Amino acid sequence: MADSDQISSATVLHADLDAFFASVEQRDNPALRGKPVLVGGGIVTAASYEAKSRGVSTPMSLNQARAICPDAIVVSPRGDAYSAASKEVMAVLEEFSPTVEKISIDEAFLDGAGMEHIHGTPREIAQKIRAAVLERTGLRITIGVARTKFLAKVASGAAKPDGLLVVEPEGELDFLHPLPIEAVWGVGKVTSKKLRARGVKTVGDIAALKEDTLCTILGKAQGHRLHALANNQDPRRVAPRERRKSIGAQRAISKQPRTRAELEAILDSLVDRVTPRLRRAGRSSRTVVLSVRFGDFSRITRSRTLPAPSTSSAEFRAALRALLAPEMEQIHELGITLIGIALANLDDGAQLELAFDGPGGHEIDATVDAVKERFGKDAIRRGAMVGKDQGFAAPQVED
DNA sequence: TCTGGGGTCCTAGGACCC
DNA sequence: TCTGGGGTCCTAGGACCC
Repeated sequence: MADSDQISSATVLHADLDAFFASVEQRDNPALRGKPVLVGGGIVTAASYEAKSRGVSTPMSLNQARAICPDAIVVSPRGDAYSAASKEVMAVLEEFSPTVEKISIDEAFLDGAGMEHIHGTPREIAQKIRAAVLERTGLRITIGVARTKFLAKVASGAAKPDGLLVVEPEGELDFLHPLPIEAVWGVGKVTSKKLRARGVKTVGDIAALKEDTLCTILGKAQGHRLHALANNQDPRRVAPRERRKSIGAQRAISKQPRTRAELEAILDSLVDRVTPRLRRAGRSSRTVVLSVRFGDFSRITRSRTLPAPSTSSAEFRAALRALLAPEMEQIHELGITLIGIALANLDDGAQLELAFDGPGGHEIDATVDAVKERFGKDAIRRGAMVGKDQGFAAPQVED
Protein backbone atom coordinates (compact mmCIF):
# COMPACT_ATOMS: atom_id res chain seq x y z
CA MET A 1 0.00 0.00 0.00
CA ALA A 2 1.29 3.46 -0.85
CA ASP A 3 2.34 5.56 2.09
CA SER A 4 0.15 8.48 1.11
CA ASP A 5 -2.74 6.07 0.97
CA GLN A 6 -2.23 5.13 4.59
CA ILE A 7 -1.85 8.68 5.76
CA SER A 8 -4.95 9.92 4.02
CA SER A 9 -7.02 7.09 5.44
CA ALA A 10 -5.47 7.12 8.90
CA THR A 11 -7.97 7.21 11.70
CA VAL A 12 -6.94 7.65 15.30
CA LEU A 13 -9.29 7.30 18.24
CA HIS A 14 -8.47 8.75 21.63
CA ALA A 15 -10.51 7.20 24.43
CA ASP A 16 -10.54 8.91 27.79
CA LEU A 17 -12.51 7.76 30.83
CA ASP A 18 -14.58 10.46 32.53
CA ALA A 19 -13.57 11.53 36.05
CA PHE A 20 -12.09 8.07 36.27
CA PHE A 21 -11.32 7.49 39.97
CA ALA A 22 -14.52 9.21 41.09
CA SER A 23 -16.57 7.23 38.56
CA VAL A 24 -15.18 3.94 39.84
CA GLU A 25 -16.17 4.96 43.36
CA GLN A 26 -19.69 5.82 42.21
CA ARG A 27 -19.96 2.60 40.26
CA ASP A 28 -18.86 0.48 43.23
CA ASN A 29 -20.93 2.33 45.82
CA PRO A 30 -24.48 3.24 44.75
CA ALA A 31 -24.78 5.64 47.70
CA LEU A 32 -22.30 7.92 45.93
CA ARG A 33 -24.16 8.12 42.63
CA GLY A 34 -25.46 11.52 41.63
CA LYS A 35 -23.53 13.15 44.46
CA PRO A 36 -20.41 15.31 44.55
CA VAL A 37 -17.57 12.88 45.26
CA LEU A 38 -13.96 13.80 45.91
CA VAL A 39 -11.19 11.22 45.79
CA GLY A 40 -8.03 12.20 47.57
CA GLY A 41 -6.07 12.83 50.70
CA GLY A 42 -4.49 16.23 51.20
CA ILE A 43 -5.43 17.25 47.69
CA VAL A 44 -8.22 16.36 45.29
CA THR A 45 -6.98 13.57 43.03
CA ALA A 46 -10.29 13.21 41.22
CA ALA A 47 -13.70 14.85 41.42
CA SER A 48 -17.04 13.61 40.12
CA TYR A 49 -18.83 15.83 37.62
CA GLU A 50 -21.32 16.79 40.33
CA ALA A 51 -18.37 18.22 42.27
CA LYS A 52 -16.72 19.76 39.20
CA SER A 53 -19.92 21.62 38.34
CA ARG A 54 -19.69 23.28 41.74
CA GLY A 55 -16.24 24.62 40.97
CA VAL A 56 -13.98 21.90 42.32
CA SER A 57 -10.96 21.16 40.16
CA THR A 58 -7.83 19.04 40.40
CA PRO A 59 -5.41 19.37 41.96
CA MET A 60 -6.94 21.55 44.65
CA SER A 61 -6.44 21.18 48.38
CA LEU A 62 -9.16 19.13 50.04
CA ASN A 63 -9.84 21.90 52.52
CA GLN A 64 -10.45 24.36 49.76
CA ALA A 65 -12.67 21.91 47.90
CA ARG A 66 -14.70 21.32 51.06
CA ALA A 67 -15.17 25.05 51.46
CA ILE A 68 -16.59 25.33 47.95
CA CYS A 69 -18.64 22.19 48.17
CA PRO A 70 -19.45 21.39 51.82
CA ASP A 71 -21.71 18.43 51.07
CA ALA A 72 -19.05 16.63 49.04
CA ILE A 73 -18.32 13.07 50.05
CA VAL A 74 -14.59 12.47 50.41
CA VAL A 75 -13.19 9.04 49.63
CA SER A 76 -9.65 7.75 50.03
CA PRO A 77 -8.06 6.52 46.80
CA ARG A 78 -8.23 2.78 46.12
CA GLY A 79 -5.38 2.26 43.70
CA ASP A 80 -5.96 -1.44 43.20
CA ALA A 81 -9.60 -0.90 42.25
CA TYR A 82 -8.58 1.69 39.64
CA SER A 83 -5.92 -0.58 38.15
CA ALA A 84 -8.43 -3.40 37.89
CA ALA A 85 -11.07 -1.15 36.30
CA SER A 86 -8.46 0.17 33.87
CA LYS A 87 -7.59 -3.36 32.80
CA GLU A 88 -11.26 -4.17 32.19
CA VAL A 89 -11.64 -1.13 29.98
CA MET A 90 -8.42 -1.72 28.06
CA ALA A 91 -9.52 -5.30 27.40
CA VAL A 92 -12.71 -4.00 25.77
CA LEU A 93 -10.70 -1.55 23.65
CA GLU A 94 -8.41 -4.35 22.53
CA GLU A 95 -11.38 -6.24 21.17
CA PHE A 96 -11.98 -3.40 18.75
CA SER A 97 -8.43 -2.73 17.59
CA PRO A 98 -5.28 -4.84 17.61
CA THR A 99 -3.27 -1.66 18.15
CA VAL A 100 -4.07 -0.01 21.45
CA GLU A 101 -1.59 2.41 22.98
CA LYS A 102 -2.22 2.95 26.70
CA ILE A 103 -0.98 6.37 27.68
CA SER A 104 -2.13 6.44 31.27
CA ILE A 105 -4.42 4.56 33.61
CA ASP A 106 -7.50 6.15 32.02
CA GLU A 107 -6.53 6.96 28.44
CA ALA A 108 -5.58 5.13 25.27
CA PHE A 109 -5.14 5.65 21.56
CA LEU A 110 -6.63 3.15 19.13
CA ASP A 111 -5.49 2.70 15.57
CA GLY A 112 -8.63 2.77 13.49
CA ALA A 113 -6.92 1.24 10.45
CA GLY A 114 -8.92 -1.66 9.12
CA MET A 115 -11.73 -1.30 11.65
CA GLU A 116 -14.04 0.27 9.07
CA HIS A 117 -14.67 -3.05 7.38
CA ILE A 118 -15.93 -4.62 10.56
CA HIS A 119 -17.49 -1.79 12.48
CA GLY A 120 -18.46 0.93 9.98
CA THR A 121 -17.58 4.62 9.89
CA PRO A 122 -15.27 6.12 12.53
CA ARG A 123 -18.30 7.62 14.25
CA GLU A 124 -20.07 4.28 14.33
CA ILE A 125 -16.93 2.59 15.66
CA ALA A 126 -16.63 5.12 18.46
CA GLN A 127 -20.29 4.73 19.34
CA LYS A 128 -19.90 0.97 19.55
CA ILE A 129 -16.85 1.27 21.77
CA ARG A 130 -18.59 3.71 24.11
CA ALA A 131 -21.60 1.44 24.42
CA ALA A 132 -19.45 -1.65 24.99
CA VAL A 133 -17.33 0.00 27.68
CA LEU A 134 -20.42 1.24 29.52
CA GLU A 135 -22.17 -2.11 29.29
CA ARG A 136 -19.20 -4.23 30.29
CA THR A 137 -17.56 -2.00 32.92
CA GLY A 138 -20.23 0.46 33.99
CA LEU A 139 -17.94 3.37 33.12
CA ARG A 140 -18.45 6.24 30.70
CA ILE A 141 -15.75 6.96 28.18
CA THR A 142 -15.33 9.93 25.88
CA ILE A 143 -13.85 9.44 22.43
CA GLY A 144 -12.19 11.85 20.03
CA VAL A 145 -11.64 10.78 16.44
CA ALA A 146 -9.30 12.43 13.95
CA ARG A 147 -6.55 11.82 11.44
CA THR A 148 -3.74 12.37 13.97
CA LYS A 149 -3.09 11.57 17.60
CA PHE A 150 -2.86 15.19 18.58
CA LEU A 151 -6.20 16.13 17.04
CA ALA A 152 -7.88 13.03 18.44
CA LYS A 153 -6.66 13.89 21.94
CA VAL A 154 -7.76 17.50 21.68
CA ALA A 155 -11.11 16.32 20.31
CA SER A 156 -11.78 14.04 23.27
CA GLY A 157 -10.91 16.87 25.62
CA ALA A 158 -13.46 19.07 23.88
CA ALA A 159 -16.10 16.32 23.93
CA LYS A 160 -15.98 15.57 27.67
CA PRO A 161 -17.91 14.38 29.53
CA ASP A 162 -19.60 11.34 28.07
CA GLY A 163 -19.16 12.60 24.53
CA LEU A 164 -17.94 11.85 21.05
CA LEU A 165 -16.34 14.26 18.63
CA VAL A 166 -15.14 13.48 15.13
CA VAL A 167 -12.83 16.03 13.50
CA GLU A 168 -13.31 15.70 9.75
CA PRO A 169 -10.13 16.16 7.67
CA GLU A 170 -11.47 19.26 5.94
CA GLY A 171 -12.31 20.92 9.25
CA GLU A 172 -8.99 20.41 11.02
CA LEU A 173 -7.55 23.92 10.96
CA ASP A 174 -10.89 25.52 11.80
CA PHE A 175 -11.02 23.28 14.85
CA LEU A 176 -7.38 23.69 15.86
CA HIS A 177 -6.38 27.31 15.38
CA PRO A 178 -8.91 29.08 17.64
CA LEU A 179 -7.99 26.86 20.62
CA PRO A 180 -6.08 28.44 23.53
CA ILE A 181 -2.41 27.46 23.66
CA GLU A 182 -3.01 25.54 26.90
CA ALA A 183 -5.01 22.97 24.93
CA VAL A 184 -1.76 21.71 23.43
CA TRP A 185 -0.23 18.72 25.15
CA GLY A 186 3.02 19.95 26.68
CA VAL A 187 2.00 23.55 27.26
CA GLY A 188 1.79 23.99 31.00
CA LYS A 189 2.06 26.94 33.32
CA VAL A 190 5.61 28.01 32.50
CA THR A 191 5.36 27.66 28.72
CA SER A 192 1.97 29.31 28.68
CA LYS A 193 3.34 32.32 30.56
CA LYS A 194 6.33 32.65 28.23
CA LEU A 195 4.13 32.58 25.16
CA ARG A 196 1.39 34.83 26.48
CA ALA A 197 4.02 37.39 27.46
CA ARG A 198 4.67 37.67 23.73
CA GLY A 199 1.01 37.98 22.85
CA VAL A 200 0.66 34.38 21.71
CA LYS A 201 -2.77 33.25 22.87
CA THR A 202 -4.11 30.70 20.41
CA VAL A 203 -2.79 27.70 18.55
CA GLY A 204 -3.21 29.78 15.39
CA ASP A 205 -0.88 32.39 16.90
CA ILE A 206 1.74 29.69 17.43
CA ALA A 207 1.35 28.53 13.85
CA ALA A 208 2.07 32.06 12.67
CA LEU A 209 5.46 32.10 14.43
CA LYS A 210 8.66 30.98 12.74
CA GLU A 211 10.07 27.74 14.06
CA ASP A 212 13.39 29.45 14.89
CA THR A 213 11.61 32.04 16.99
CA LEU A 214 9.74 29.36 18.88
CA CYS A 215 12.97 27.43 19.48
CA THR A 216 14.64 30.55 20.86
CA ILE A 217 11.80 31.06 23.30
CA LEU A 218 11.26 27.46 24.37
CA GLY A 219 14.35 25.46 23.48
CA LYS A 220 14.99 23.28 20.51
CA ALA A 221 12.93 20.20 21.22
CA GLN A 222 9.82 21.91 22.50
CA GLY A 223 9.98 24.65 19.88
CA HIS A 224 10.17 22.12 17.11
CA ARG A 225 7.35 20.02 18.52
CA LEU A 226 5.01 22.92 19.12
CA HIS A 227 5.66 24.37 15.68
CA ALA A 228 4.75 21.07 14.07
CA LEU A 229 1.61 20.50 16.13
CA ALA A 230 0.29 24.03 15.64
CA ASN A 231 0.72 23.56 11.90
CA ASN A 232 -1.26 20.34 12.08
CA GLN A 233 1.73 18.10 11.50
CA ASP A 234 1.77 15.03 13.68
CA PRO A 235 3.24 11.95 12.03
CA ARG A 236 3.24 9.84 15.20
CA ARG A 237 1.71 6.42 14.72
CA VAL A 238 -0.36 4.59 17.25
CA ALA A 239 1.98 1.99 18.71
CA PRO A 240 1.89 -0.03 21.90
CA ARG A 241 3.97 1.61 24.60
CA GLU A 242 7.51 0.60 25.17
CA ARG A 243 8.28 -0.80 28.52
CA ARG A 244 8.30 1.31 31.62
CA LYS A 245 11.56 3.18 32.20
CA SER A 246 11.37 3.66 35.95
CA ILE A 247 9.41 2.48 38.95
CA GLY A 248 8.99 4.56 42.07
CA ALA A 249 7.14 5.30 45.26
CA GLN A 250 6.91 8.34 47.44
CA ARG A 251 5.35 9.54 50.66
CA ALA A 252 4.36 12.98 51.79
CA ILE A 253 5.12 13.50 55.47
CA SER A 254 4.38 16.23 57.95
CA LYS A 255 7.11 18.75 58.55
CA GLN A 256 8.23 17.79 62.02
CA PRO A 257 11.77 17.00 63.10
CA ARG A 258 12.85 13.55 61.93
CA THR A 259 15.79 11.48 63.00
CA ARG A 260 17.90 9.74 60.43
CA ALA A 261 16.66 6.39 61.74
CA GLU A 262 13.04 7.43 61.18
CA LEU A 263 13.78 8.51 57.64
CA GLU A 264 15.66 5.32 56.92
CA ALA A 265 12.64 3.36 58.12
CA ILE A 266 10.43 5.24 55.66
CA LEU A 267 13.00 4.61 52.95
CA ASP A 268 12.91 0.89 53.72
CA SER A 269 9.12 0.80 53.52
CA LEU A 270 9.27 2.50 50.13
CA VAL A 271 11.80 -0.05 48.93
CA ASP A 272 9.46 -2.79 50.09
CA ARG A 273 6.67 -1.27 48.05
CA VAL A 274 8.74 -0.97 44.90
CA THR A 275 10.90 -4.08 44.64
CA PRO A 276 7.98 -6.54 44.44
CA ARG A 277 6.66 -4.55 41.50
CA LEU A 278 10.10 -4.64 39.91
CA ARG A 279 10.41 -8.39 40.28
CA ARG A 280 6.84 -9.07 39.20
CA ALA A 281 7.56 -7.18 36.01
CA GLY A 282 10.66 -9.30 35.47
CA ARG A 283 12.91 -6.27 35.42
CA SER A 284 16.06 -5.18 37.19
CA SER A 285 17.40 -1.72 37.92
CA ARG A 286 20.83 -0.18 37.79
CA THR A 287 20.11 3.32 39.11
CA VAL A 288 18.61 4.25 42.45
CA VAL A 289 17.12 7.71 42.89
CA LEU A 290 16.33 9.49 46.14
CA SER A 291 14.13 12.52 46.07
CA VAL A 292 13.50 14.86 48.95
CA ARG A 293 11.12 17.77 49.27
CA PHE A 294 12.11 20.15 52.05
CA GLY A 295 9.94 22.16 54.40
CA ASP A 296 9.98 25.09 51.97
CA PHE A 297 8.86 22.75 49.14
CA SER A 298 12.13 23.04 47.28
CA ARG A 299 13.27 19.66 45.98
CA ILE A 300 16.44 17.80 45.29
CA THR A 301 17.17 14.46 43.68
CA ARG A 302 20.23 12.34 44.29
CA SER A 303 21.05 9.26 42.29
CA ARG A 304 23.54 6.45 42.27
CA THR A 305 24.24 4.02 39.48
CA LEU A 306 25.17 0.53 40.57
CA PRO A 307 27.92 -1.50 38.90
CA ALA A 308 25.35 -4.04 37.70
CA PRO A 309 21.58 -4.33 37.41
CA SER A 310 19.99 -5.52 40.61
CA THR A 311 16.71 -6.70 42.10
CA SER A 312 18.05 -6.84 45.62
CA SER A 313 16.17 -4.88 48.27
CA ALA A 314 19.26 -4.88 50.47
CA GLU A 315 21.35 -3.29 47.75
CA PHE A 316 18.72 -0.62 47.09
CA ARG A 317 18.38 0.11 50.80
CA ALA A 318 22.13 0.54 51.19
CA ALA A 319 22.40 2.86 48.20
CA LEU A 320 19.50 5.00 49.45
CA ARG A 321 21.00 5.30 52.93
CA ALA A 322 24.24 6.49 51.37
CA LEU A 323 22.35 9.05 49.31
CA LEU A 324 20.36 10.28 52.30
CA ALA A 325 23.25 10.74 54.75
CA PRO A 326 24.81 13.89 53.21
CA GLU A 327 21.40 15.57 53.07
CA MET A 328 20.60 15.27 56.78
CA GLU A 329 21.98 18.71 57.58
CA GLN A 330 19.68 20.41 55.09
CA ILE A 331 16.79 18.31 56.35
CA HIS A 332 17.41 19.44 59.92
CA GLU A 333 17.49 23.04 58.82
CA LEU A 334 14.49 23.13 56.51
CA GLY A 335 12.42 20.16 57.61
CA ILE A 336 11.23 17.54 55.18
CA THR A 337 7.76 17.14 53.61
CA LEU A 338 8.24 14.32 51.16
CA ILE A 339 10.57 11.44 50.57
CA GLY A 340 10.55 9.42 47.40
CA ILE A 341 12.55 6.75 45.65
CA ALA A 342 12.74 5.53 42.10
CA LEU A 343 14.46 2.66 40.37
CA ALA A 344 15.59 3.74 36.94
CA ASN A 345 17.74 2.42 34.13
CA LEU A 346 15.53 -0.65 34.05
CA ASP A 347 16.91 -3.68 32.32
CA ASP A 348 15.02 -6.53 30.79
CA GLY A 349 15.10 -9.69 32.77
CA ALA A 350 15.73 -10.13 36.43
CA GLN A 351 19.47 -10.29 36.53
CA LEU A 352 19.90 -13.92 35.65
CA GLU A 353 19.15 -15.23 32.23
CA LEU A 354 18.34 -18.86 31.92
CA ALA A 355 18.51 -20.92 28.81
CA PHE A 356 16.72 -24.20 28.54
CA ASP A 357 15.38 -26.55 25.96
CA GLY A 358 11.81 -25.78 25.19
CA PRO A 359 9.33 -28.01 23.43
CA GLY A 360 10.70 -29.09 20.07
CA GLY A 361 14.27 -28.70 21.25
CA HIS A 362 14.48 -24.94 20.85
CA GLU A 363 16.57 -23.00 23.25
CA ILE A 364 14.57 -20.39 25.07
CA ASP A 365 15.86 -17.52 27.11
CA ALA A 366 13.76 -16.94 30.14
CA THR A 367 13.84 -14.63 33.06
CA VAL A 368 13.75 -15.94 36.56
CA ASP A 369 10.20 -14.71 36.98
CA ALA A 370 9.05 -16.30 33.75
CA VAL A 371 10.46 -19.60 34.88
CA LYS A 372 8.76 -19.28 38.26
CA GLU A 373 5.51 -18.52 36.57
CA ARG A 374 5.70 -21.54 34.35
CA PHE A 375 7.08 -24.11 36.74
CA GLY A 376 6.03 -22.78 40.12
CA LYS A 377 7.93 -20.62 42.54
CA ASP A 378 9.79 -23.56 44.01
CA ALA A 379 11.38 -24.37 40.69
CA ILE A 380 14.15 -21.97 41.48
CA ARG A 381 15.82 -22.03 44.82
CA ARG A 382 19.32 -21.30 45.82
CA GLY A 383 21.36 -24.14 44.44
CA ALA A 384 18.35 -26.23 43.54
CA MET A 385 18.44 -28.74 40.76
CA VAL A 386 15.47 -28.78 38.48
CA GLY A 387 14.33 -32.07 37.04
CA LYS A 388 15.70 -33.16 33.71
CA ASP A 389 12.27 -33.48 32.20
CA GLN A 390 11.92 -29.75 32.55
CA GLY A 391 15.21 -29.21 30.84
CA PHE A 392 16.97 -27.08 33.41
CA ALA A 393 20.48 -27.24 34.61
CA ALA A 394 21.02 -26.07 38.15
CA PRO A 395 19.75 -22.53 38.11
CA GLN A 396 20.92 -20.57 41.09
CA VAL A 397 19.25 -17.46 42.28
CA GLU A 398 20.07 -15.27 45.18
CA ASP A 399 17.64 -13.31 47.24
C1' DT B 1 -3.04 27.16 45.74
C1' DC B 2 -0.43 25.83 52.09
C1' DT B 3 0.13 21.64 48.12
C1' DG B 4 -0.64 13.42 46.47
C1' DG B 5 1.42 9.77 43.91
C1' DG B 6 2.82 7.83 39.73
C1' DG B 7 5.35 8.69 35.69
C1' DT B 8 7.93 10.87 30.90
C1' DC B 9 11.04 13.80 28.48
C1' DC B 10 14.53 17.58 27.89
C1' DT B 11 18.68 20.30 29.11
C1' DA B 12 23.21 20.92 30.57
C1' DG B 13 27.73 20.14 32.54
C1' DG B 14 31.49 17.04 33.56
C1' DA B 15 34.05 12.66 33.11
C1' DC B 16 35.97 9.70 30.07
C1' DC B 17 37.25 7.59 25.67
C1' DC B 18 38.93 7.65 20.95
C1' DT C 1 53.25 20.58 25.83
C1' DC C 2 49.47 22.17 23.52
C1' DT C 3 45.65 21.18 20.90
C1' DG C 4 40.42 19.36 18.18
C1' DG C 5 35.94 17.11 17.66
C1' DG C 6 32.63 13.48 18.55
C1' DG C 7 30.24 10.11 21.33
C1' DT C 8 28.46 8.03 25.61
C1' DC C 9 27.46 7.79 30.40
C1' DC C 10 26.29 9.86 34.79
C1' DT C 11 24.18 13.38 37.67
C1' DA C 12 20.95 17.13 38.76
C1' DG C 13 17.19 19.96 37.88
C1' DG C 14 12.93 21.26 35.77
C1' DA C 15 8.56 21.20 32.95
C1' DC C 16 4.84 18.56 32.15
C1' DC C 17 1.12 14.86 32.18
C1' DC C 18 -2.82 12.16 34.49
